[in-house]
Amino acid sequence: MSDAQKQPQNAPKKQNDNLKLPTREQDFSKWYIEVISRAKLADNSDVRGSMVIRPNGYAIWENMQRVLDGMFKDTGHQNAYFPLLIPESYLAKEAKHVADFAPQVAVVTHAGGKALPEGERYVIRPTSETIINRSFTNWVQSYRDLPILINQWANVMRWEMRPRLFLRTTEFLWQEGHTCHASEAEATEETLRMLDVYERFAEDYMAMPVIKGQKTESEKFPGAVNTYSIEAMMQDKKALQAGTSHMLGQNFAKMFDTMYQSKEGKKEYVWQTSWGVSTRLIGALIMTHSDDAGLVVPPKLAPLQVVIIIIGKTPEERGPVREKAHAMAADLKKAGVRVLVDDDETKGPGFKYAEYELRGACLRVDMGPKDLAKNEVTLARRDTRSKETIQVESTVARCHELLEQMQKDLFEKAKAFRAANTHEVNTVEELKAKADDGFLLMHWDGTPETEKRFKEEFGVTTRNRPFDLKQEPGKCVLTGNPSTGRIVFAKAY
RNA sequence: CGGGGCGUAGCGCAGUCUGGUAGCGCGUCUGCCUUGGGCGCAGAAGGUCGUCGGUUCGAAUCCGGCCGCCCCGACCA
Repeated sequence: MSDAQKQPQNAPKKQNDNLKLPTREQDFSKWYIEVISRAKLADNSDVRGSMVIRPNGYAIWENMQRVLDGMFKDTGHQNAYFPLLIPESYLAKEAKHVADFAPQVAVVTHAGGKALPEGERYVIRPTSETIINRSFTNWVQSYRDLPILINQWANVMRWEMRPRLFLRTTEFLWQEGHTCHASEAEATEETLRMLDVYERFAEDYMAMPVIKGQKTESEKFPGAVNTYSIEAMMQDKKALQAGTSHMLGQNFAKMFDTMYQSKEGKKEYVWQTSWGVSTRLIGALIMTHSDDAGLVVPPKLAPLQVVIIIIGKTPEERGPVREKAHAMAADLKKAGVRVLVDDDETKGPGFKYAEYELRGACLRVDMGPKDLAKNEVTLARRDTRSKETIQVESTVARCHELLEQMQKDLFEKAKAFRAANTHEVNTVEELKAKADDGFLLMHWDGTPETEKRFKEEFGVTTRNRPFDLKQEPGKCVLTGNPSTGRIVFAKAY
């Protein structure tokens, strides 16, 4: 008799496949979409490429914002806000650079009930270098006005052909830092300082290991002298650019005459930087840690760190449990833990277990009459899905410990995954075999032509040239021409 | 924008080939029951079959246009 036939009569309640997520193995991108939908993070809207960020998703963004904003303030930056609409002529000013943006830009052609004349139209910001420089030009007179260190939290719009929730939407939320400095050295220092901030945020808060490095000529921001990025590996082994920091040189200063008078009384163009991360990070977070049961979020950014589930057969049984649960929640809250008591009477505990796993609550406390009789509760961990029984009094301390441990473990796990899927590749055969297999460290002759061949023939693109990879000369995998050092290639989002 | 797939109840799908009263599972609502891994029973509500047009006595079904979603490319944070 086969296993399928000998279902015992008291078989545990049948699993309903309707309720399960597709697995990452089966279909990674369907899994991703489903996690977002089932965890109630975001919806597609009727405007193609635009999303509705739901409270559960927005709460993650708020946590990210809070942490990043603190880091920006700690490095001397101030927030400001610049307009959504940018005179089209501003973009024309930098046609040479921002021509690259043109296909992605939405233009306002009508306003006030009539068509706007050519030359008086607006674009919806795809990024704000131009309009911010317009202000900087007014703000900067003297070297005494420098540096200017500004950040803005805003929405931007880039028309996308293939939108994907959080990763690539036509409208998205981000922060863009914009700074002016008196020297090239200072601007470079700032560019790298903010890249470090992003690295620290990604690793210490998102528990997502990243590679810091420099973008190639063809991958850099239009208008920048140099672009640096942090690159992360998702669970499908594809690379995701998680943040960028640009050294803009004097390119925008020259377009907008952003000048200062030096100590020597000479007029000089300012040196500038810009840097940003976006709601894309939410997508990165999902694809780095989540599993087939749903969302997994590192405790430092999790909207819900502990959920308390009340169990009991009758209202008489549940009453005292509920009371205890709320007291415990108050203690946890006092200790700085984001906690929720689920005392919804209309849903059973099994349902709630599955629900909070889907939603990514880091820890779950199960509390029933049997536990309380023994002065215990059950504590379940989301990432490892392990359970333990603890004394009621030790709950706060144990939750703190586990949250801290989970934060560390998630990072280590992601790091190990990346290490297992990073390869030095030296031949075309290896490249063929490993093209889908994560980060490939390869020699490349440095020409855009060869870079293009890597992309067209193998689907891999340059991610960045890592700072912490020793650069030793070698031979380009494709052409055999000399290379100055290895660079990260991968299939990328 | 090119290639492929799909659009039927809130969600997942069958029905389309071969035209003839709109179906299933989950969810929702009501009542009872239940609560330590998505409980059970009974009843109910809910759909202009993406949209516009054509063929036909009759279209979810056949034909055409358009829109949207997913996958693969080109583009991108």
